[in-house]
Amino acid sequence: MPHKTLTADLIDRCRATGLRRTKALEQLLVTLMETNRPMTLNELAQSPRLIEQCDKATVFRLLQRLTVIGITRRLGLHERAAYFTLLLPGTHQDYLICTQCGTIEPIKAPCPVHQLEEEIRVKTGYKDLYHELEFFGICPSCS
Amino acid sequence: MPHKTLTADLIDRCRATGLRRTKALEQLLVTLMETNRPMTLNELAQSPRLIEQCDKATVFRLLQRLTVIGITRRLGLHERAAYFTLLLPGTHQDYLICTQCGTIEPIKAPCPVHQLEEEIRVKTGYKDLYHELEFFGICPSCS
DNA sequence: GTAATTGCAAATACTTTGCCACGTA
DNA sequence: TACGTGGCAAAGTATTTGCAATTAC
Repeated sequence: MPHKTLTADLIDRCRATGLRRTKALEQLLVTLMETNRPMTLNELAQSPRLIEQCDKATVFRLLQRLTVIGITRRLGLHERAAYFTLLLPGTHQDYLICTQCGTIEPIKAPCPVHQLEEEIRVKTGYKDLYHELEFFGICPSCS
Repeated sequence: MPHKTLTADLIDRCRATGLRRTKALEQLLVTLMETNRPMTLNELAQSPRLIEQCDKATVFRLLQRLTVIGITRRLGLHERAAYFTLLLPGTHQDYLICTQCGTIEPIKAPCPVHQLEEEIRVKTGYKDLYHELEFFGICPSCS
């Protein structure tokens, strides 16, 4: 799906849950989509599209709302700061993270965890199950 | 391995890297071993064996040292606070976490990720590779 | 017009450090 | 004795909230 259509679609989904179409919301969604990797609140608030647009507290509250309605997801990724990423339907992403320089790269290989997830769903009765898988190590340039 | 032997072994490993055998170190290791799940700095500092024993800053610095020498590992697990867990040789643990009440339970099934980890090691040249796999969902009592 | 959204500043939560006293080897 | 370790208090970093002003619908 082209970016423009995707943005419109995301905004529609937001509107459908009662969110208002504000400049800050639009720019936040576009930024997340363009960047295409997990970003911290700070990174987002400092990014070109948002730094002049709105306060960090606004970005925080938007991410909070977007996460509640399932448009974004909050990830741990080991840093002190939380990371946020767009949650596009039908996609799933695992990450490889350098413990020295903090670089985060998406893993291309298919995720081998879905079957186990299904087993856990059945055996434990947990609802709304999802998983996070991250690999940590020292990247070639750091070692 | 029985707890007592294991403790002695852990302390030996600490001593071998230059750490001194202090009451706080012993109690911290025993607490981590007894509890057998990831714990936050706060939980540890408030726990029976440590609350009268030493300051939170001490627990923090011990965990820091233990993590550097590979006796413990720092996990993200999505909370604002970091979690620490003992890193026992030859073991690996994945977790199932309730997004409502925060309960953390170890997963019994074998981890299906080791082969992918090997592929990543070979393809990317990352060193000291390890992974974290967590499942999140709403536990039966919360739903 | 009404309710959601925002900015700013202040409050919280958790972590991290400085400094000097203390304990282990 | 020497150097790692400990307590206490202060600083640092990231998050979260209160409230009045503003904006979307």
